[in-house]
Amino acid sequence: LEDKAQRLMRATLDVVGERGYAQATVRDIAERAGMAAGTFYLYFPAKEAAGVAIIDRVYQEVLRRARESRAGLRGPAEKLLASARAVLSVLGKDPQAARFVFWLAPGAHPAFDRRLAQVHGELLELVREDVAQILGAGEAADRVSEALVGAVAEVATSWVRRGAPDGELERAGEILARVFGTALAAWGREGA
Amino acid sequence: LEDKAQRLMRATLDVVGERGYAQATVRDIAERAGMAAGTFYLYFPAKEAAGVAIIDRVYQEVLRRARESRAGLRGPAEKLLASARAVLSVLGKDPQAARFVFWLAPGAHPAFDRRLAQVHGELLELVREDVAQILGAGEAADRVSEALVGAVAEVATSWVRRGAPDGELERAGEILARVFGTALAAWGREGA
Amino acid sequence: LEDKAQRLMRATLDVVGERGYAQATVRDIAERAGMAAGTFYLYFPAKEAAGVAIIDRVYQEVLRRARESRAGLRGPAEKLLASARAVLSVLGKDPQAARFVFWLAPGAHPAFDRRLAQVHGELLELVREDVAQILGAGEAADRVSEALVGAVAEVATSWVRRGAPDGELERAGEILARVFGTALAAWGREGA
Amino acid sequence: LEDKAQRLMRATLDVVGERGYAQATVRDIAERAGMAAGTFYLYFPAKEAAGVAIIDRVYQEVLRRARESRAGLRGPAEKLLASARAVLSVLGKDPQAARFVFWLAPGAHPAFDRRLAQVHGELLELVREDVAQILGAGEAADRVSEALVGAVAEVATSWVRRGAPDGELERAGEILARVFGTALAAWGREGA
DNA sequence: CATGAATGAGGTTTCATTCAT
DNA sequence: AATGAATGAAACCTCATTCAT
Repeated sequence: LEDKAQRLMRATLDVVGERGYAQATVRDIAERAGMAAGTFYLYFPAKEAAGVAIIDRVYQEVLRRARESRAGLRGPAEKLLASARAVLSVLGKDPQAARFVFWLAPGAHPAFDRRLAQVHGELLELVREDVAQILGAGEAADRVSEALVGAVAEVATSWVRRGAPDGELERAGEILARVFGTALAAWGREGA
Repeated sequence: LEDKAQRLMRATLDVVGERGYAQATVRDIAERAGMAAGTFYLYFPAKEAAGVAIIDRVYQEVLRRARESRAGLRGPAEKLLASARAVLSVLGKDPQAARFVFWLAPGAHPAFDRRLAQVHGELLELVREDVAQILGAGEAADRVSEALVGAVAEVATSWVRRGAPDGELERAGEILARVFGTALAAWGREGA
Repeated sequence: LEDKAQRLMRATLDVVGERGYAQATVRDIAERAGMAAGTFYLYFPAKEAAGVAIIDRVYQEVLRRARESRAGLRGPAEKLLASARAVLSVLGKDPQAARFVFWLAPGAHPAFDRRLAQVHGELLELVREDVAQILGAGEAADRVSEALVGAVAEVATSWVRRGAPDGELERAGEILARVFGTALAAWGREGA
Repeated sequence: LEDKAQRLMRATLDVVGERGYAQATVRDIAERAGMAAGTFYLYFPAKEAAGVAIIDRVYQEVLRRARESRAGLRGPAEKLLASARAVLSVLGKDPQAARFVFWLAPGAHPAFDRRLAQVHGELLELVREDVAQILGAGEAADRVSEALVGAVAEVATSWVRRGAPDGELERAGEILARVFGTALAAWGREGA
C-alpha cells in the first residue's frame, strides 16, 4: 500500500531528525512506523531510497506550488515574490521535511547529493528566469537568484531551529518579499 | 606537532569532500595525510574531532576577518557590507572548507551540529547588531540577518559547486552588497 | 496435485542448477514453476524437502533400472556391467538431475548428506554383491565397488559439464564396461 | 602473518566439515581459529576466499606430488599408477581437505566452482596424456581418464566417510593400480 | 612519537516461513 | 487451493578505536 510507504517516510523524518542520517538505523525507522525491520525493504529497495523519496516529494510540492502561485501574475517581481511565499508556505507545513532537505540530507549520502543537485537546480532555474527579466541574464541575475534561494532556505532552517513557531514563517515571507522586492525594483530602474 | 594536526585536517577535507563524512574512514584520512591510522588519535581524540576543529578554524577566521574589516567604519550599512565581503573572501580562500562547513558537516554528527549552532549563532549575532541599527531590533532585523547570512552561504556553496572559478566570488560580493545595501537603505528611510 | 510437486522439483533443478543451492531462493523456485512463494509450502514442508525428493527420485529410478536390467542375467560380471549401463542411461535422460545429485547437493544441506549417504550406500551395496562374487568379499571388493561407482559418477558429471552431448554417454558406458570387465575378469582368474 | 591465514584455513575445514559451507559462519570460523570475527578479513577479503585458498593448496600439492612421482618413470602405465598413488597419498594426509574439495565445495559457491573446474581440468589433463599414450588420443582415453580420476576421488571420499582409517588408503591405491593397470595393459595389447 | 594488527560492536540486507484473505 | 504481505532471525562485513611494539 502507498500508505505504508508514507508511514515509513514520516518515520524516517522522525528518526533521522533526532539522530542524524548515519545514526538512524533501518530497524529504528521501521519500528517507529510500527513495522518489522524487513518490511522497510518491501517499500524501498535500500535505506537511502526513503530519503530520496522525501527529497522528491518536498521539491515536487515546492515546485508545484511555486508554479501555481505565479500562474495569474504578470510582472516578474510579483512572480518572484509569490514563488518565495509559496515555497515558505510549503516548507512551513512540514518543518521536519524542511530540516531534512536543507540540513540533514546534504552530504549524508551520494544519492541525496545527486538528487538535491538536480531539484535544487530546477528551483534555481525557476527563480533565475524571473530575475533575469528584471536584471537581464548574466552573472548578476545568477548571483541574485542564488541569494534569494539561500535566503529563503536559511530563513526556513532557522525557523525550524527555533522550534517552528506558528505564524512566524508567513511574516518572514513578507519581510523577504520587501527586501528583495525593493532591491530588484531599484536595480531594475538603475540598470547595471 | 601542530603541523601534523593541520595535515590531518586538510586530509579530512580532501577525503570527506570526495566521499562524504560517513563514508570517509579514519584510515583513509590518515593515509591521505601520509600517516598510519593510529597516528590520527595522537592528534584528535575521535574521528569527529578533526571536523569540529575545521568548523572552529573556519568560523574563527571568518569572525576575525569580519570584525577586523568593520573596525574603521562608522555606518552600520558599511559595516555590514564589509563583513559580507570579508566572509566571502575567507571562504574564497578555501573552497573545500566552505563546502565542508555549509554542505557536508550539517547533520553528519551531533558534535558538528552543536558546534555549528554555536558559531553560526555568533555570526548571526554580529550581523544582527548592524541590521538592528538600521531597521531597529525586532523580527524584521532577525529575518533580514538570516537572509543575508543564508544568501552569502548559498552564493559561496554554489560557487564551490561550480568549481570555485577565480574572481567570481569577489564579483558576487559586490552584487550581494548592492542588493542588500539598496534594500536596507530604502527600508531605513521608509521605516516599518 | 502430484503435478505441482513435479513442477516444483523441476524448477528447483533449474534454479539451483543456475545459481547453486544456497543462492536459490524459494521465491525464485516457485516463480519459475509459475506459482507464488507460499504455494511451495503446500507441497513441501521446507526448502530442502524438494531437493531431498529429487535425490530420492533419481536414486529410486537408478536402483529400479539397475535391478531390472540385471534380472535376466546370470554371471556377476554381466550383472555389473548391465547395472552400470542402466545407471548411465537413467542419468543420461536427466542431466540436470545428475548434476544436482553428484555436484550440487553434496554438502549443501545436512538433510541432503543424510539421504545421499543412505541411497549412495544402497547403490554401493548392489554393486558390491556382484563384485564380491568375482573377487570374494573383502577390502578389494569394497574398493573396486567404490571405484566403479566413482568412475560412473565422474563420467556422468563430466558429460554434464561438457553440455550433455547426445550419444556420448552410451559410448561412455561401453568404455567403462570394457575397462572394468577386463580388469575383473583377469583378477577373477588370477585371484589375490 | 602467514601463520594466521593457515590457522583460518584449518578452522574453515573444521567448521565447514561439521556444518556445511552455507551453515558455517565467519564468526564460527574465526573463533575456532582463536581470533575475533573481524580478524578473518585481515587475511581474506571475503568468506569464500578461504575456501578458494584451500582448493588451491590441495590441488597444488596434488599436482606437484603427481608430477614429482612420475619424474623417474618411463612407461605411461607406470606414470599413471604412480600419479594415482601420489594423489591418494596427498589426500590421505589431510582427510578434511579431501572432503572439502570433493564433497563440500562443489556447488557451494560460484567461486569454488570456477576454481574447481580449472584445477580439476589440470588434473584430468595430466592423466589424459598418459592414458592417451596407451590407448591413443580420443574418446576412449578421455572417458578412461575421467573414470580413473572419479575412481580415485570416490575411493578417497568413501575413506573419509568411514573415518579415515589408517593404512587403508595405501592399500586402496594398490587395488586401484591393479584394476586400471590390468585393464589398460589388456586394452593396449588388443587395441580398439 | 609512530605504527598497524587486532578487536568486536553494530548495521544493512536477505530470505525461509507463516497466515489472513 | 492459492496468494503474497509481513515477519524477524541471522549473517556478512566495516570500521572506530586500542595497545603492544
